This record gives sequence, C-alpha cells and structure tokens, in this order.
Amino acid sequence: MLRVMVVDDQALVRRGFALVLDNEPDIQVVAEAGTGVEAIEAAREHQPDIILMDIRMPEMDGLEATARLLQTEERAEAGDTTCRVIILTTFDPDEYVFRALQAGASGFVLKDIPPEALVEAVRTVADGGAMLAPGITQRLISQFAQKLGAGRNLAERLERLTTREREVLAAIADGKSNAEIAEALFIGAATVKTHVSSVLSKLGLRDRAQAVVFAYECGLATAGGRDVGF
Amino acid sequence: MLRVMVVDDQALVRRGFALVLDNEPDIQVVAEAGTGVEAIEAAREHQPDIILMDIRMPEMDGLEATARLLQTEERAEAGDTTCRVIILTTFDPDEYVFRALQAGASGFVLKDIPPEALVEAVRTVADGGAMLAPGITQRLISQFAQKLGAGRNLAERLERLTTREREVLAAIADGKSNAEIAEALFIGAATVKTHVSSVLSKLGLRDRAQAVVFAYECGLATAGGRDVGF
DNA sequence: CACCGTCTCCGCCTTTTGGGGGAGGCCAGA
DNA sequence: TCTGGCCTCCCCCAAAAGGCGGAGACGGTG
Repeated sequence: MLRVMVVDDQALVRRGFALVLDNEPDIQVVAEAGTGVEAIEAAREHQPDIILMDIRMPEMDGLEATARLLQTEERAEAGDTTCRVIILTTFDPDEYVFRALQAGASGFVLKDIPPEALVEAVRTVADGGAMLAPGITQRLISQFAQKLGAGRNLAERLERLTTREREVLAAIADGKSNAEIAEALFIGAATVKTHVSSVLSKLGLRDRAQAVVFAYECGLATAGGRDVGF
Repeated sequence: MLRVMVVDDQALVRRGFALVLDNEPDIQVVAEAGTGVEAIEAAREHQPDIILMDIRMPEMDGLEATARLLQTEERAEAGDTTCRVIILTTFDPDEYVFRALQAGASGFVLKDIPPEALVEAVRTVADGGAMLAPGITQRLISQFAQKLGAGRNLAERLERLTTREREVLAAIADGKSNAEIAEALFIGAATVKTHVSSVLSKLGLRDRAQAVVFAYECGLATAGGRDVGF
C-alpha cells in the first residue's frame, strides 16, 4: 500500500487529487497539508512514501519544503523512510523545474494531466523511477544534449594531441602549475613546458587559462564532482 | 493518423511491436526495417512521423542511423516532415542513452515496457513531448541535479567578490588576458591586475588557470555554447 | 638502414602574471 | 562629517609562463 500525502494550499484542489488517488486500491492518502510548514510537520508524523507538492503556497513554497524534507532525509540516511516528492503545479517555467530537481524532486508534472497519468506517476516514482511532464523531459533532454554535443568538433581537435599531451592538458585543467604537473607525471619541469607548448600550439591556444576553457568545453574536464580546494 | 516505422533486426520482435501499434485506431505502421541502412532508405520513402529504433543491428546501428536521419532532417529544415525517433532497446547503459539523446532521439524506452505504455510513448512523442524509461529519467535528473547543485558552496564564495571582480573573473573564464580584459571593461591594465589579484586572493586561488576552473565549477561559466575560437 | 614521431631534457629569451605597497576619487552609511 | 568599501591607477619586483632552438633515446616503418 502506497502512503501518499497531498500538499496544496487550495483545499478543493487538494481534495480532488486525494480522492482520485484514494480511489486506487493500492494507494492511500494518509495526510494533507496546505503550506510548506504544515507539509514538513505532517511528513514527520505520517511518514508518507510519496508527497504530491504544489509550488505556490503561503508560509513556505513547495520547492523550499521539498529541499528541507529531502535534506533531513539525507541526514537520517539509512534509518528513516525515504520519501519521494512529485512536484505538481500549474506552471512549468524552467526555473521551477531546475530548482525542483535540484531540491531532489523525483517528478514534475502539471496539474492538467489526466487522472490515470497522475496515478501512474505516483506508482512510477514509488518504484524508484522518475516522472516528468513530456514537455519538460523534452527540455531536459535538449539541455543535456546541448552540453554533450557541444564539444564534438573540439574533441576532434583533441585527437591531434599525443597521449602525454592530453595528460598534461588534463593536469592543466586541474589547475596545476607546471611544477605540479612535473611532479604528478614524474617528469622534469622542462619536459612539462615542452608538452604545454605543443598543446597550446596544436590547439591554437595562447595560454593555460585558455587551455582550461578548452578542456571544459570539449568535455575533457567537466563541472561537478570536484573539490575546488586547490 | 500517426505514421510509424519499426526498425529492429529481429523480424519477430519487429512484427510484435508493429502489431501492437497497428491495433490502435490512430496509429498506422507504414514501414519496417531490419538494419540502419534499410531504415534510412525506408524513412525517405515512407516519411513516417515516428520511428521506433533498436540499437543493436547489423550494417549500421540504431544510434548511427538516428543521427543520420535527424541530421538530414536538419538540412531539409522547414520543408520536409520532421520525423522523431524513439530508441527501443533491451539495454540501457548510460553510454547508449547519452549517445541517443545526442543523436536527437526523443525517446528511450526499454523493450520490457507494457504495450499500453509503448503506445502512450508514441503518442507523447508525436505530440512533441519526450518519453524516457523511468529509471533513465531518474539518472538524467540526478546527473542534471549534480551539475546544477555542484557549485552551491562555491557560489557562496563567489558572493565575497565585488561586482567588478565577478566581471573580471568572468572575463578570465573567457580566456582573456589582462590586456584584453582591460580593453573589454574599458579600464587600465593596472586596474585589471588589481582586480585579478583580489579575485585570486579572495577565492584562495593561485593563478588565473585555477580561476577558470573555479568559474566552471561554480557555474559562473558553463560548458556548451561557446566558440572556442579564441 | 634511415626516417619519423614521441618522450625526455637543456638553455636562453621575452612576456605575462601575480604580489606588495601606495594613492586619489566616489559614494553610502555611521 | 568622517569612515570604510569600491574602483581606478601607478611603481617595483620576483616568479611563472611561453617561445625558440637543440639534443639524446626509443620504437615503429618504409
């Protein structure tokens, strides 16, 4: 039995969704809330598996509430029930979508979806999947494809480099100085300079800063997942 | 009426999908193909709206075929029918997914989905949406959220900079030299050096190369959509 | 064998970079 | 009003970076 909570400041809308879901044999609406603050309290108390969350609400909006809920979940880690959030809203500007995904939402659907699809979304998310409105998936894909596809012609230029030169370039893109690169690759400082020079020359770059840009643009280096502790 | 083409090297599988789809009143399977090469020919001839494409095929795999089909579509631009591709495969390694999205596919679903869901996917994609298998959506989201969320604590460090310093940092992340920054910001070269110094100092960086790394990691600069022409 | 590409290193040179300090003007807040 | 932050610019200096040519070693290829 899936335990669901519905969060929306409009009681009528809330009841509507709740009724649709409660009508399913394997779904039970265990709580409702009208604000973000209420949602957090109610979630603690009733431990729902799935939360349907509106965005525009008084006191605390749904995105903020989602972030807090999933953040505390992280802290509780192994122990508690890991609840999952589906954002259910009338609007879908990119900003909302991104913030929602960043907050850890597993779904983002618009309120105009047919009831069966909503039920389907709940089940999908409960199964560990994710559900986005078609148009949103579309945008997500195109954003993603853009990032991926960006460095194609650049990656070709990358092939003109020798193995060693690529290693040096990667080290440069790591923020290393020539001396550090020498140490990391077990070669002399002079050798590093030679490699750096040929990298710049072959790629048509002027200095190591441009080399870093190149590395990121062509995908040799990627944002995210680095400690910029230097 | 949606014109669909099914591409799979296993005739039995192909027929199965075709039958399921043909059974729908608003869907008509207008062509089938067993290889990528055949798919491209058949697509030209029958102008389907939607193509269900397997990946593993002889002669030319589905990803390659998808890329070529959608590439030529780009060339034909306004004129021709813009067909959309759904990748339909048994496997879902990230590599396949990414290449598929990069190639321009609008969907990526696994062969184990229930028939109704396949039909639904076809309709969704025909409507201009995108459909991914739930687990894939999940991964796409987490990859995306990671990239988005990566620079949060870094972005805080960014706030310690003044407006001008952020502008200078952005220019550095653009691969500009101090002289070029001076020209771009209409200030003296000496001033640029002052700003650069305080940027490095405030962010705890050593040189402009590390500054570029920082800019990318915190989201001030993003890969994709730049001419690395320098 | 001779040739070529790669990796390794060496000097020498110029330019750029980055650190240090100092200074004047401007503007907002105490 | 004065103080402090910001932007602007200057000088000097040391370190790093980058360009240049040269050179030895190694492995594969014609």
